[in-house]
Amino acid sequence: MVAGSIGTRRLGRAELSGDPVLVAPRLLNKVVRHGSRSGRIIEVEAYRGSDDPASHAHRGRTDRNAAMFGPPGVLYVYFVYGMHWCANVVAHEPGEPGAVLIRALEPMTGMDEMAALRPLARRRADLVNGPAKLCQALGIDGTFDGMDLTDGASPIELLDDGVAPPVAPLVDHRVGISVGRDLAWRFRVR
DNA sequence: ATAGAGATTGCCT
DNA sequence: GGCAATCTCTATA
Repeated sequence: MVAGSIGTRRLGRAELSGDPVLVAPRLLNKVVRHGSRSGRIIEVEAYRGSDDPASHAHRGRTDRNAAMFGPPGVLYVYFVYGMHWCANVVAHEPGEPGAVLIRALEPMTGMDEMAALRPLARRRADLVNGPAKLCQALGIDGTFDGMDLTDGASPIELLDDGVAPPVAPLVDHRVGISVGRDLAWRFRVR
């Protein structure tokens, strides 16, 4: 919980356990915070396991995707295109891997620090309006892979500050993939 | 062993 | 709208 703010709490493991397609829309309007920098989640995508051809976990466990097979509520941070980090919240049912990719935030606090880490961003929204952009802005890299977001000692937090998820989020197909595009597993705040 | 694609971004025309 | 940057994994030999 953020010092001094009433009604703000970390999400618990139980509410992150379950089908990632169901957990994903519930993460909308939750808050990610690292140090003084924080933002509200406004776009996510669900990735499952053996039945999801676009998932990193589709062909089983590797060193890279191991976090997707671990307990719900930990971070799965992966390196992509040889340059960028992307962050997921691990969420799945017992026995099947899964995660929710955080695709975009709305900046809340620490914008000056974010801007320092993202010198190419021209507008405020550009700080955190992409999965690799928000990792850059929040300072999330491979050292965060496997961190437990439900543990009060971890430096990064996933918070409920009392703003409910949208009753009717925008739902459409996932982006940036070539297989599994028929699945409507992308969720956005309107 | 080697090649090709990938849950992206920013710069180029 | 096209394309390079360049790590990880998978498929093929």
